[in-house]
Amino acid sequence: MADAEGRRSHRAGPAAGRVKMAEVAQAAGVSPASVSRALKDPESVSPDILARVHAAADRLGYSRNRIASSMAGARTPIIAIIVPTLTNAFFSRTIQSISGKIAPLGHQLMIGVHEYDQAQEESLIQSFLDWNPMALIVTGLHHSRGSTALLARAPCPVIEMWDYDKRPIDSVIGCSMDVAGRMVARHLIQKGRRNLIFAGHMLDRDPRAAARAAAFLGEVERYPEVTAEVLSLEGRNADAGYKMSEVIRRDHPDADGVAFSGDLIAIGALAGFSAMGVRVPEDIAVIGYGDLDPSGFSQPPLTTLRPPHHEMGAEVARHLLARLENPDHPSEMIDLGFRLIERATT
Amino acid sequence: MADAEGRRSHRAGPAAGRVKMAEVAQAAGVSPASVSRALKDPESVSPDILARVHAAADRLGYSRNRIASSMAGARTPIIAIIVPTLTNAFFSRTIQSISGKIAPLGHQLMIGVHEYDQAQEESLIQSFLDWNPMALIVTGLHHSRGSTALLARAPCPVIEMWDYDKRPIDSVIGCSMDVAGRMVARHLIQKGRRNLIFAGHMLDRDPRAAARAAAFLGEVERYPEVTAEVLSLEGRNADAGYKMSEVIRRDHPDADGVAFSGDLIAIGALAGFSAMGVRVPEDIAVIGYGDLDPSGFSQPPLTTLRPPHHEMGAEVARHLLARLENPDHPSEMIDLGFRLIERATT
DNA sequence: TATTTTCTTGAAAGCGCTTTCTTAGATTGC
DNA sequence: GCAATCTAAGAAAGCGCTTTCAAGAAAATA
Repeated sequence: MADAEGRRSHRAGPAAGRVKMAEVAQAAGVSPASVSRALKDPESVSPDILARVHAAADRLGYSRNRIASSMAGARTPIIAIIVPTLTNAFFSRTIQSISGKIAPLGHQLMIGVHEYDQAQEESLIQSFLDWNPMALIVTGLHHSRGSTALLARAPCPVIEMWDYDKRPIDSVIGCSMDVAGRMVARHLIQKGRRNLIFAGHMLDRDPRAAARAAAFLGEVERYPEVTAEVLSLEGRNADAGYKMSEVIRRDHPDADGVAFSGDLIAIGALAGFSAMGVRVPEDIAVIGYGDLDPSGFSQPPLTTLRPPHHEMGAEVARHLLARLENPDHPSEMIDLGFRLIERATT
Repeated sequence: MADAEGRRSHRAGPAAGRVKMAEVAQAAGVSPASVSRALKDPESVSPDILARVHAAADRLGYSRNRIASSMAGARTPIIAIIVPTLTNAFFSRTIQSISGKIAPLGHQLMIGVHEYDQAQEESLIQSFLDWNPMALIVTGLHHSRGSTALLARAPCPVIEMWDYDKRPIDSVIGCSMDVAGRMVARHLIQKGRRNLIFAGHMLDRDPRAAARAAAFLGEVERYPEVTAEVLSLEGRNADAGYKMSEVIRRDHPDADGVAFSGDLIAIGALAGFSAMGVRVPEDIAVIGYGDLDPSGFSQPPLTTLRPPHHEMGAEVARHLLARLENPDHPSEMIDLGFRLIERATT
């Protein structure tokens, strides 16, 4: 019999060989319960035990198995966050800022990327929920029916970020795509432009960009003398913007103002216009969206709408922490607004 | 007695109220063991049971508690990844690419950001290990002593990425910083430049940038007629680059070639030179590092060294999957190399 | 000194699954 | 037709912690 010859490992997993709490308890001459208490709530234990436990734990190189800990306790210190992409500085910056705030508190960030695919988003939500996270952060207010249902009955706070217009499931922290689209249109119109274009990428998949385009059109309708059209292109980087400028030049030669759905495209387009000898802003005004790092250093420097980059992460983290600390903390709806950064392209 | 009046919840956690496997088993009229088998290894049960279990699970809206599952089984389907920042497109792109490959297999990505702080990196490694991840991916080959020790005895594959020179702890997939620094120096020298500058940011904290700077200097030493100096500045975006150009102009008026440690700084500097009337590349040649999205669209388009952006994520994911599938899969050392993208600034 | 109250500590019962181990039933061989 | 072999399903033992509960010791009150 295997048992007769001592301990027999049930099976060998990654945890095999790790020091466990019982060993620390034995080494310290106390019960496992005391080790648990000493490690998690030092106040609740006598100084003598505290010292012995720490000594033993240090000597043995013990560190708590989070899985077991989550299993036994009711809470899993995981914050799940779902974004469309990490390629966009908006989201990666937000995540970084959240991460910086919660890591010191012992929470872990679990990240999911759905690449603007609603079905993928839904399956991410599902699998994240299976981890019993302490909170779930998703991007935007538009989700599939399934996702919405899942989020609605999630047993933890749900924060929707980077949007504002629709009613949230729980909390929403972001900025209004409708306002964004209108601000951009109004700016171009104020600059005297009359033949406008909204040039976006993947408007069929990115609901927030689509909402901005719709609002852009909606705003223009209030000015009978102004026309506007929405163009959508493939890809979503500076290359695509370059090509876009050629399309605009060719198919819309009388356009005198373009709003791009992102700064990177705008920067590519600026290079394209320059190569074709189209003068910006004399011949055509250009406005972007995002105010990315390089946007102020394009030639000419790009006018753009700056979403609340920094506030976003900070506010989400703040709200998150408040709700984790106090389960009765109410949901919130926070509109962080925009700032129009006027530089040389309009 | 509470027990007398039926089930009593030990305590109410986030999992409270969730359907559990036992309920599915009861609804399907089978044992919990069969439910577990039906869900995880459909082949191992009869079609009849399989069908009943699935029907019951669907009806009850059951989904497996991953924490409990990880606790009971030996494996936790978590891939932990630690990067210095998410703000840098290198890392966020790599993460996105890994995420895309592993999510369909049911693994979760846990992300940690240490912001170029070794102590923080160490504590991230420690806490990630506490989750029993299936693999740990870290950035670079330079870690604190503590981190190195932790990684060396990690019970899972450890992949170091985005570097190559030093000996890895386990596997390394990346590109050589030494090669990068030398390629950049050589390019400038080949273009006839003799008074070189390596302008970096946070060289004291970013060991990879520091390694490139050192290699740059090392290469220059082989050319007696060439001089070189390393400058380090605060911040790390286009703004800083703009200011840097002024510093270079003022303190090193005879410099005729600059290598920036990142494209964003280079782009800022390009704007700065242009504003000061310094002609690029006539008066001074500029080369960047990174080949970011906007780099090809600066004015003039930036010459830069392109690290293996895309291959990096793909290779890490491939290697990861191979090792997860087959625990005996050997460690690998993969050097992905660079490509010099010559555009107009040199 | 006797009695109540407070504080520490240990024993033990799970948390919700997975995985042996075991047994009952179906299949096959001689 | 009965023993030997195989298969499918259930029983039960944990995985490593946390937390309740109970008991004993110490402190406070009478």
